[in-house]
Amino acid sequence: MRTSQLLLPTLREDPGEAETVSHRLMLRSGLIRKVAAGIYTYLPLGLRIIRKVESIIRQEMNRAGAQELLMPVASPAELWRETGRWDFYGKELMRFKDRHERDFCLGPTHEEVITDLFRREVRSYRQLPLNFYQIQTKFRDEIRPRFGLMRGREFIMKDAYSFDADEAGARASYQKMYDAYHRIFTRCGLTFRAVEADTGLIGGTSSHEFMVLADTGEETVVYTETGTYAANVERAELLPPGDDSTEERRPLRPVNTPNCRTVEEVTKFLKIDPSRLVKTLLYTAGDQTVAVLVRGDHDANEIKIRRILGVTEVELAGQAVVEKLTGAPVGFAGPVGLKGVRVIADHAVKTTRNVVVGGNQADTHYVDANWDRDFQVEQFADLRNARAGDPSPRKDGVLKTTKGIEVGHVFMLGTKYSQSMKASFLDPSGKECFAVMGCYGIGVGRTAAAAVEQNHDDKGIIWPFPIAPFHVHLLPLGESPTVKETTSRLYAELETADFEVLLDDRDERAGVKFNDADLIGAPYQVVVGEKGLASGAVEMKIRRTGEKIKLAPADVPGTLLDLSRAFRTPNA
RNA sequence: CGGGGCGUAGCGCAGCCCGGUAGCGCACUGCGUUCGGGACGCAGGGGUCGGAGGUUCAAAUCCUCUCGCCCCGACCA
Repeated sequence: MRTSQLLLPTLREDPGEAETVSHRLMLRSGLIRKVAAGIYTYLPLGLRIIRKVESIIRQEMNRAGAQELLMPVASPAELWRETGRWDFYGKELMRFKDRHERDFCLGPTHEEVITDLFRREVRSYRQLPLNFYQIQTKFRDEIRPRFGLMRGREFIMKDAYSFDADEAGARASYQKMYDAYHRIFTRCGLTFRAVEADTGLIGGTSSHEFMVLADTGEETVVYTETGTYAANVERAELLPPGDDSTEERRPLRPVNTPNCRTVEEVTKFLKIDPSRLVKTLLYTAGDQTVAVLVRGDHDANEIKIRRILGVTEVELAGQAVVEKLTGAPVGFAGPVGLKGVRVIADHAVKTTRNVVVGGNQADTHYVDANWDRDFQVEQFADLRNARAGDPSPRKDGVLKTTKGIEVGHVFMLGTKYSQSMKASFLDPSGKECFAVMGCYGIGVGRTAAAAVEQNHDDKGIIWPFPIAPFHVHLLPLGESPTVKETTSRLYAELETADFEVLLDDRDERAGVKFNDADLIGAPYQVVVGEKGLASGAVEMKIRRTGEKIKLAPADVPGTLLDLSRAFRTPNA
């Protein structure tokens, strides 16, 4: 491909709208352009990358025995009403009406549609297992789209759905996808980690997220050094700590804490460590209000709270509710003498003696409160976020934290969808059974963006060979006949050798070409200039290392074949 | 949805407080010189200052409303 035939609008300056590395570089290198918040056009170069990622996914899905199909973007509300998700999915589901006022949505995911297909077309256990996948545009009206392709409202996703006759079969299907995901992300040149995760809106029994490790990641991952445990913080379980405190229980007493509302204010005022304070968080879930007690140095985990309460949504109570229940302004809620609400507490509250709690009265706290004496707790549970230094739930050491980008997610769904939609088959004994399902997603654009996050320097992107838009960037300098002749011969030879070559045939100065080449990030650059040719050489630069090699033009294809061999044999 | 910020030429920005001829850099067009890490000279083109309403002799600037976008929090591939 010649630059002159390609819309490749590189930018010299960082666009104001972009903050993160991948967003900035994808805009600057002319891969994407924004149409609306979270909605992008893939320019020719960007689309090449998307297609590369897709093709790796396609190969590995096919290899794992999944079959490709394509479902519609638009789907009728009836299917979604069957599973209850027409209401449950909320505002994130993009809805519209057709000319007959019938409700439709733009698919954010396709469990309903695929399960509908299954129940219509599959009758017998003999047809199982089945695994279908598609690569398709999804719509989710995200609360906050951001970071370019990282979190869009319209995005390309590979989604796969497995159907098995039983749990064991489903586990095997899950494992196949899990293994395929490992191969996919490895081939995309990513450093990643599979972690235990929450199942969120998709539901199901268990799941793993594939996290690309990057500082700009939106997710926090906890893991142990030994590598036997890794989980999303929102999921990571914490075991109840042992109670080895020998501290004497001191008598409860109220103290005056003028204007001290936050943990920081109270602990500073009383000159105590935040771990000696227990905060009382009032959550509303539907029409009930619950007091959740968490130590001052810990963060409450709403997912865990939702799970304990068996509800799908909790929200911190508003000022009015707090004042009504505690009789005090926000900031002074406490469990002592608190009436009319369930009180649940994190495990750590149980083993901490003589704590500070809110006094349910303005400017008042209690010190030396003890749960077994001064207030009632209905249930102790794991209600907080794990943090670095906490013991691993596998008892294999201490947790560490890192940031990650979720590029893939695999779920064991069980029979959640097959039951609600009556997707059944007959087993060998003629009994009707519900299919046991799994579902498996990969964000295609997000994978590309994650690759940029992990592979760049201050000059631009450094594409991993398998997903690079071009393998070789050919840079002729000047217009002399020898340069032109050598360039076109190299171009032809490299294409013959199966390299994708981008030829910068613009009439630009050397510096402009070099800088654009570094920005665009093809793994190899070949510079053809008169200076080099005078001594019979062209110069090859390896983008990642910056290493420059002088070569006779005839040796270029062979050398590049040697250098890239490892990346060209995908199944190695 | 709550909190913060921004909309002025294709891009990055100044001008706005204190109303008075719309500016800078890059990019773009033409000519010339230059040509291995973002050249230089000369001459050009391009903006209803996000939109609507108001105040005023006069509005990019002040006021009201609105739309869009970015960043921080609750969702997710």
